[in-house]
Amino acid sequence: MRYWLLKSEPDAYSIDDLAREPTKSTGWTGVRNYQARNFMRDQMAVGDLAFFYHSNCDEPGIVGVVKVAKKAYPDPTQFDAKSKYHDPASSRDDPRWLHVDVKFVKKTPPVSLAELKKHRALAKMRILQRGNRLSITPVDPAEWEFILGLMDRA
DNA sequence: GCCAACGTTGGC
DNA sequence: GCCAACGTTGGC
Repeated sequence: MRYWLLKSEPDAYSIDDLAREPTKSTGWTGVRNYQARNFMRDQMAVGDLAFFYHSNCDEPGIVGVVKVAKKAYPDPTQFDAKSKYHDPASSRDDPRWLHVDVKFVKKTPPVSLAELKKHRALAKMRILQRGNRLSITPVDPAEWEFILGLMDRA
């Protein structure tokens, strides 16, 4: 099993939105980046765990943990003409965009981006690299454990 | 709101 | 296949 970090803008979809339906499997819709799609398609397995990260907000950082609940399948929003994720170039025969389902695990003490930057053990995280915009990134097991440790201390 | 970094598009 | 132009992301 692998570990991941999933970004979401809390204005669009926050950890609280997910926590509101703790038993439900929620489609991680709207990913329109090939690298991120490929992570979901090729590497994400049911049971994988991911940090839920709030981006583009007052206090960017990790705010929870989620679990992959269903392996990659076509993202329905690409076929929905009313969706802002609509992709007219994609067809049902050959869907361009796939996504996994996730399930709420827990909210965690927030670990801010500023906090993550303080630790040498995390220096290689994709999220901390300059100019990084990928909304889905792998997290090393050692990094995962380290961040859980930060939460325990909080 | 600014702007650097990045991905995508499309003309050639 | 190159690369300039454009749109988006996301921290600040």
